[in-house]
Amino acid sequence: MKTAESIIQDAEHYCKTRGTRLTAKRKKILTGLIQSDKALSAYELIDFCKTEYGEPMPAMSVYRILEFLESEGLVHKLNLANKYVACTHISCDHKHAVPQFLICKSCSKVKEVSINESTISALNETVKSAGFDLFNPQVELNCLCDSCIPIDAAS
Amino acid sequence: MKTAESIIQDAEHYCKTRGTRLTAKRKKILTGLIQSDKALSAYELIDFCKTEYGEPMPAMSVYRILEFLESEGLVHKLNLANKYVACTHISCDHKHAVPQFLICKSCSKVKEVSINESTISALNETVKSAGFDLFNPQVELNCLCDSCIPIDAAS
DNA sequence: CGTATAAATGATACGTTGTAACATATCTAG
DNA sequence: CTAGATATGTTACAACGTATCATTTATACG
Repeated sequence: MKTAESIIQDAEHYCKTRGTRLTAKRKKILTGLIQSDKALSAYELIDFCKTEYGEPMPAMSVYRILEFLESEGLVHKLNLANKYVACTHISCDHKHAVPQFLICKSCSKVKEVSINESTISALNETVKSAGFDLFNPQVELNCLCDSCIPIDAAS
Repeated sequence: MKTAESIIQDAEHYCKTRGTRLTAKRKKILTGLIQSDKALSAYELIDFCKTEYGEPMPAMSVYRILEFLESEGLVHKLNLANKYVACTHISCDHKHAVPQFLICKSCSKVKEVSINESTISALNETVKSAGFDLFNPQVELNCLCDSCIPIDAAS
């Protein structure tokens, strides 16, 4: 388990190779997401900056920074929840496939998994035969995490 | 192709069997969704009621009505787009499986498809082995529809 | 080094989306 | 016809997101 700090360093290096800059503000937002065990909304990140750094962060900035981080592949936007998570592969050479997310409907905990290739291509087939084009193969599933599953839900 | 009117009648009958009521307002919202060839947001439905019926429809009512229609299985909420569509199976005995949606990112056109059973169970396996529980197996995919696919996107 | 240019952030104001809380109307059962 | 449940209206506001323009900070280049 790498520390948030070292992940940030990796991210910074990664940005350098791409000719972009991981500024101080951007680091703060990314740190918030890395440290969190669940997906955070833009306004939750504003709160985080306020309490963690005592620094008021305008909403506009947060949205801009999230857009940047997303374009770098450092964070993922979860459309189901309208929240953001840090990519879990920042420090591993960054050659991973399309991410798939299991999102806990109750507590926003998120698991980034790899759905196997054949499932993806099956989805893709369905889409193609409907005359559509898969724009973003990211799959997000509405789940309950282990600690939010009701006890009486014995399967 | 059934008329919107006859679908509404089927829906009304369906509600009666469930001991619920498809009121005039609810019919108007449902009609808007049935007539639309794309998903509509709550506020687009407000506009629809205004222009189609000259009737101002409070946001509160629209949200309540959408919630009702969803609980009856007459409309589906698309979380990806934050919009709503009428169920395409209102008139067919209503015994269909979990819906899967292909949503055009560009124009909100929606295709309700059946993803085959084995794909669903494969997703379910992935979820289970991650210690999560699939709360809502509805899959929504970010697509481009046939008419929004750029011409130069020859595959 | 200083300056032009681009990149990033700040600040204000506003538009959109969604809901809480309470009032009123309408339906249905007895 | 009346009580209780169901459905809708009204107001006010909270949460979310962005357009616009001003300001600051970094980078390149003479």
